[in-house]
Amino acid sequence: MKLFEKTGKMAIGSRMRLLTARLAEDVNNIYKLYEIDFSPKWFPVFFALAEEGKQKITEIATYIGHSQPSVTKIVKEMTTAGLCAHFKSSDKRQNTVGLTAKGIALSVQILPQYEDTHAAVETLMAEANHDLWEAIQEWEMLLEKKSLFDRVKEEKRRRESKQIKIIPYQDKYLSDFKSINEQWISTYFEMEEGDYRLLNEPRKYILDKGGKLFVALYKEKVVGVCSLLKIDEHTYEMAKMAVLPEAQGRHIGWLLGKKIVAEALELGATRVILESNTALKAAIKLYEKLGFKKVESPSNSYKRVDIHMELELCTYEDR
Amino acid sequence: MKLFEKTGKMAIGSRMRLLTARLAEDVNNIYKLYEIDFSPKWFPVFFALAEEGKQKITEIATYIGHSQPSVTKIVKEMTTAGLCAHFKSSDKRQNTVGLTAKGIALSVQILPQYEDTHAAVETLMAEANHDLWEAIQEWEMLLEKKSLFDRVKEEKRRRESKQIKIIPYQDKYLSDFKSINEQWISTYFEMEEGDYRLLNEPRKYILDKGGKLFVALYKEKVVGVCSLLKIDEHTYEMAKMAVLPEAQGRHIGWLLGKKIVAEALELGATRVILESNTALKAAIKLYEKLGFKKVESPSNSYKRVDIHMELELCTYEDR
DNA sequence: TATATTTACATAATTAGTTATATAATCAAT
DNA sequence: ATTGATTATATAACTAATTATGTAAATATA
Repeated sequence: MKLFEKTGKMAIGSRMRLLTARLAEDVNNIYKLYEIDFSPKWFPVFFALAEEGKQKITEIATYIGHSQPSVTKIVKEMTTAGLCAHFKSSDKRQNTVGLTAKGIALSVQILPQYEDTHAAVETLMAEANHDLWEAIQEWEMLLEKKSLFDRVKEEKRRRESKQIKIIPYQDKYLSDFKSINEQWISTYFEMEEGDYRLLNEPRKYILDKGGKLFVALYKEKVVGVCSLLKIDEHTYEMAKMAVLPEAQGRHIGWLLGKKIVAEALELGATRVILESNTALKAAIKLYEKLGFKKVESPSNSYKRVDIHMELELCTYEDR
Repeated sequence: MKLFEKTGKMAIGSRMRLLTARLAEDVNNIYKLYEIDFSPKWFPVFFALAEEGKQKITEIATYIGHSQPSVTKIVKEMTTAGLCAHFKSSDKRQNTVGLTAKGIALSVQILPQYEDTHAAVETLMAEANHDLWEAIQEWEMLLEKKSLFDRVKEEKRRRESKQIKIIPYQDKYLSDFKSINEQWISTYFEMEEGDYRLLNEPRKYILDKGGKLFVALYKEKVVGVCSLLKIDEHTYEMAKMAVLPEAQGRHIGWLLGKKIVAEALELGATRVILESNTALKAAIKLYEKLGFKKVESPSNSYKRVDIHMELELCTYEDR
């Protein structure tokens, strides 16, 4: 079995499965060795009942970390074997289960087996340099904090965000620029006169007026756009920032924002302003992360605007 | 899930099973995240084919540590999915399997997923103090040397041999003394005149002539017997040692032998002799362990005897 | 007080493996 | 050349869990 030499740690799940299967088989044989009429899979339920006394099905399930149907099935089998019995409770939905006299007798009879198995595991662990028991416990904790899935998702985004390229606008991106913006605006608000003007003729209304326009590419595909409008010699406005919903979570907004701010600096701006809506919490958070601060202003270019923000470029530091 | 706090390490198998199931679920979601049309259980086979090229079903099974039917099933599914195909070999029994063009393309396409998963596992392990990967590897090795089952069996014997009691013969043990001896003698040889005499009337032919007789008890049950026959003032013979087949492996023979030798010393013996047959290898080994050495002798009490052994008691040391 | 929701459990279907067994091809030994 | 053993694979049946779904009782809500 050379598989794991080649896969490396990414296949730790498969490797654990194999070791688990091997242990399960050994445990099976151990039960046979002690000639006790007992199915290994009953162990967690049996132990829970012996240790904690009568319990409801779902309590047992939580205690042993199985699904509820699994416990139901095991209890059924153990009842047939005469090891446990149903106890009535006032709540007729509940199935309160406890050990019978035979079950209690078995819980004593089985003690030497527990003892021997424990001793065997202890001597095995004494031969090892790495503590498997502690390692498992640690993984349980770490996965509780953040699942392997979430960790992989993060790695994916990290890798993909490295492949995002921010490049200057070209006319071939006109339809992307328009549709990506139209999509988010009409999801939350309504398209207005000013929107149509900028989105239909960005060259005329943005670039020719001394502004800038950038697109974010991922694998040759436009996944985000952002523009910088010239207000006056020292004031620019960040506007029409939009990211494809399916591409979100890859820091594209952040990359676009950084580029826009850098460009403003290049153009000699001392401040960058923006207009937004407080309902767009993720966007506001991004702006704050970029260094923008809320300011009061009477003039709104669009009906949807209810917050103005500003970034002082003299105090701007690269983060 | 408090189970494992109470069970201790004896339930390490159950605990591993739970962690494995959890990882399996996460891995399932990871495959979905990458939107590749691929079943996680195909991974080991797919990886083996991508890494090592065309292989026979059983070769793959060995490589990945699965059963052959498991590989057969997976290959069938992967063939339906167009990822692998059957290649003809001269031996018509063999099913040589390799990746198709689509399979090879996928093996490239899937690389980022491998990379991200590997990175996620690495960062997780960096957060841990105990190395799960190394711990698993170590357990695989240690279990290869001696399985958990064998380890538990050893513990069981060790514990049980502590519960063996060697006590002097009483008349109520007559039938046990006879039957246990009769059983092994007639298994390997034939009962002879001398056997019947000693086994039917041990008090008359052993004890009254200055010999000794002991029985080994395990839980009130006779599991072994051994006698010491007086030959002359300074010479005794160890004879009629027998242990129940189902009780073997608990050092009962050793305990009986030690008792017999100690008793001979007490009686003032300078040597203990015995007669046996070289076919009984385990018995001969035990005698040697007790300190007996092979000697030549012309006189055989039984037809089955083909070896004589002797223990010089002046040189005997307690081991 | 009627109705909707939640809870506790049972049942059915599914999953990813296993062991046991069947079958055909090949090899070895008369 | 025949027979028996071995090998390579396929198929069937089983296992120990899961998820999905159904149902009755209890609780909350209008």
